[in-house]
Amino acid sequence: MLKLKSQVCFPIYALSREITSTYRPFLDELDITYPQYLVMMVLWEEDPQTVNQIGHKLDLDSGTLTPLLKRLQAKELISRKRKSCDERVVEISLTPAGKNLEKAAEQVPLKVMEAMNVTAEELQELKDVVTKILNKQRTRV
Amino acid sequence: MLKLKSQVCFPIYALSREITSTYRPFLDELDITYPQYLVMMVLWEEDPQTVNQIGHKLDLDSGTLTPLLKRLQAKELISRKRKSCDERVVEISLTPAGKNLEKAAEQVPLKVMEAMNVTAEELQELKDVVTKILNKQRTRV
DNA sequence: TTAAATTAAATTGTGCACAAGTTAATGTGG
DNA sequence: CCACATTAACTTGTGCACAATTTAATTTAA
Repeated sequence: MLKLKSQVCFPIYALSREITSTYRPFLDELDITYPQYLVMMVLWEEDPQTVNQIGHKLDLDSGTLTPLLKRLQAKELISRKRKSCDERVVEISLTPAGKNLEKAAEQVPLKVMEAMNVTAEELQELKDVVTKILNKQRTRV
Repeated sequence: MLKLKSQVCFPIYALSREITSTYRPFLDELDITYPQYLVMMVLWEEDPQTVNQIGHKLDLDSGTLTPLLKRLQAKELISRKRKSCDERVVEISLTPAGKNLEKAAEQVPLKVMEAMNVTAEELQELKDVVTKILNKQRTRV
């Protein structure tokens, strides 16, 4: 049981890092990191959103998001503004540059899939198994 | 393509963090982190090993390992010593406390599997798909 | 109405990851 | 033999993750 080869969790951990490093060269061209890319993707789907909403979708807390969002703000891809109706809430909006970045990012998923050298079928199979297990976690909590 | 739901990589990233947080309470009892646990597992299989050997098995470089190993040394679970035949190489050995920790860690995999609420079959399925894709990466590089 | 509880975000501190560069020891070709 | 390349580990700097605490705003309940 305590052998690395018999572990399931280590391959997941290794694959997760492998994926991030496959994304890196393509995201370097956009001057963002993988977690920043995830946040931008969430905002490209719906804009604006609160820190809480983004955190809920990505399973990240404000301890991770606050500094990350400040870095995206420093790159002028997003703006941060407290809501007047509830001063506790910070609303994140895309800047024009942030909206424009979506076009440049359009080719990233395809490039990554090519670089990972996997077929769409393998990816789908992987996703199905992973989400099945992830959903079990969510329903349990 | 740029929607979070259509992404394969995000579920992997999310599952990897989910796994680490499932391990956390059990590893807290041993006073080690998940990456530290991986290093200990590698050493329980073969002792001693060089920093390079450990790094090769876990896909981690010395920039990550050196400080991690120093923390394990501070906990007195391992010792670090330069080889006399080649002073560039640092050899990592388990201390008696490091060897003893294996017994305490024996139940961790089972406890984690229970806590994750998954069957052995699901885990095997997950592992098969993940390692298939991971191996493609390795052979490509 | 106001004291207590709750909530949202920020802050602080620790520990990975990893790129890039450094240091020191060992190998190698001329 | 010795300059040069290579190698192993270390160091430095940036950016996550995440636990724990703090701050400030809002909600609630007595």
